Amino acid sequence: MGASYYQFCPVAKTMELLDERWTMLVVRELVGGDRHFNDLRRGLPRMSPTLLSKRLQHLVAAGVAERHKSGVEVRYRLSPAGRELAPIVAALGAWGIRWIGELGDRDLDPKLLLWDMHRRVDHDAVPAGRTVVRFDFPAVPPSQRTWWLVLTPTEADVCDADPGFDVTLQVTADLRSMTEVWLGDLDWSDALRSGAVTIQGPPDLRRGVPAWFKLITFATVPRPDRDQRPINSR
Amino acid sequence: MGASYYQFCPVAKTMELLDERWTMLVVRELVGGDRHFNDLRRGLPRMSPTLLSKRLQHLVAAGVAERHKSGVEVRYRLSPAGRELAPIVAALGAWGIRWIGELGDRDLDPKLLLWDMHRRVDHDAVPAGRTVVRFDFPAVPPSQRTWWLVLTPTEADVCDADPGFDVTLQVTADLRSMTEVWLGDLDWSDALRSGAVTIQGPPDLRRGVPAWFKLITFATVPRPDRDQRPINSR
DNA sequence: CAGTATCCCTTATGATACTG
DNA sequence: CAGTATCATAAGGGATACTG
Repeated sequence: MGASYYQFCPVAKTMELLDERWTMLVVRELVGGDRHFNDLRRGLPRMSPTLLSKRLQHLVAAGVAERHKSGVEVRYRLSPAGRELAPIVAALGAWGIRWIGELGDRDLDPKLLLWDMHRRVDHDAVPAGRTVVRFDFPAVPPSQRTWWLVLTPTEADVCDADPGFDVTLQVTADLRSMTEVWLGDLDWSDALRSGAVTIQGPPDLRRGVPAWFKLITFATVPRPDRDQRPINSR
Repeated sequence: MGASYYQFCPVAKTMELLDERWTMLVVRELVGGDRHFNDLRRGLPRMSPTLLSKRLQHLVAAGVAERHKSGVEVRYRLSPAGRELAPIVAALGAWGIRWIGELGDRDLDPKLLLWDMHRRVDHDAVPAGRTVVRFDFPAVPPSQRTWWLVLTPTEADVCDADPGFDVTLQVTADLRSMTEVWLGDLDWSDALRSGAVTIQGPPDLRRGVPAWFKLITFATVPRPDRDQRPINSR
C-alpha cells in the first residue's frame, strides 16, 4: 500500500491508492475489459510478475478491481469504482499525447506496438478469410525484428515466431515512424510516401492496410499550437 | 525523475512524470494559482522542504510549472501544459470523494482544515470590519487544538496563536464532524443540531457562519448509490 | 521568505528462476 | 495459465537542523 499522506483531501486519498509505480498502467490495461494475468503481462512487459501480482492484489483489496475465477481460469476486471477511473486514464493519455515531446529510443517497442495494434484491428475492414501481415523493423535487434499478425474477420493474433501461414503482406518500417503513425503524429500516407513504411503485396490489399487498424484512442486528440512547447519527459 | 516505463503509451509517459509520491499534490496546490514556497509548505505540512524543493525542480524542468522570481520573492505557477492538469486533479478528487470510505483518524488535521477553509472564505458573505472566529477541537492535542480565523471583506488569515483581537465567535467542534462538513458529507445544520459543532456568539452572526465558507470544491460531487460500496483506502 | 545540507534507513522494485 | 520465491541493489523519502 502506498504510504499515507495523512490528509483528508480527496485528491490525496486517491493518489495514495494510485500513485505507486505501475498502478495506473495496470488500471489502463483493465480499462480495456476483462484480462487474464498473462494478458496483463503482455501489455506490461517490463513489469515483473511478482510486482504485477502485488499490484493486482492491492487493487482488488482496495475494491478497484475484481478477481473472477472460473475453474482454473482467472480474470481481472474493474469494479464499478474502478470503471470510473476510465475517464481519468483517458485524460492522462490525452494530456500526454498533447504535451509529451519526442519519445526516447527506449520508449519504442515493437512488441508493445504490435500488441496494441492487434487490439485495435477493425475487423469489419479486414478481408474475409485469413490475412497474414508480416512486420519487419530492420533497425531493431533480430530477436524483436520480425512479427506476424494473423487477421480474420473475428480474430487477431500476434506472433513473434513464424506461424507457418503464407504471408499476404509484408510491412517494412522504421520503428519510430510506425509508432508515430500509431500515435497519430504521422499520417499513413506521409509515412508511405517517404518510404519510412513500405508495404509489399497485392496492390488492392496494400491500399487497404491503413484502414485495418484503428489508431490508438488518443490519436485524434488535438495538439497544442506550435508556439506552445512540449514538456520534457526526460 | 521517475523511472521510465519504456513505453510509448501516452498514459505511461504522463505517469512517469506524475506518479512520484507527492507530485500530484504539489500540482493540486499550484492549481489554486501562484504560490510561494512557504504557501506550498502549509498545504503540504508532512512533506519535507527538501523534497518539496526537489519536486518543484522536477516540475519546472519538465515544463509543467514555472518559477518566477521578482526580487527576493519567488512564485511558482503552472505552465500552459500544467494548467491542463487541472481537470485531472479535479477528476481525481471527484473520484476520491465518491469512492473513498471513512477517513482514518490520522487523515484528520486541523491545520490543513483551517488552511483549506481560509482559502475558501466567501468574502462577500462575511460581515464588514473584522470578524475573529476561534476554533476549538477539544479532543485534539493542545498544540493543535485552538485556531483563530481573522476575516475581513478582503482577507482571511489563519493563526495558531492568539492574534490578540477580540473573539467574535467561538466554534467548538469534533474534528471529524467538522471535516465531514467541509467535505460535504455532513450538513452544517445536522452538525449543529447534533452538537458535533457548536457556535457561540451573537445569534445573528452565529447563523451566518455556514455561509461564510464555501466548502471544498468536491463537496457537491454526487455520491454513489448506497448499494455501491466505498473502496478501502487503507 | 526560500530554500540546502545531512543522514539514516526502510522498502520498492528489477531480475531471474521456479511451481501447481 | 497464474502466479510464488528469492535476492541484492538502489534510491526514495522522512526527520531535523541550518543558511542567505
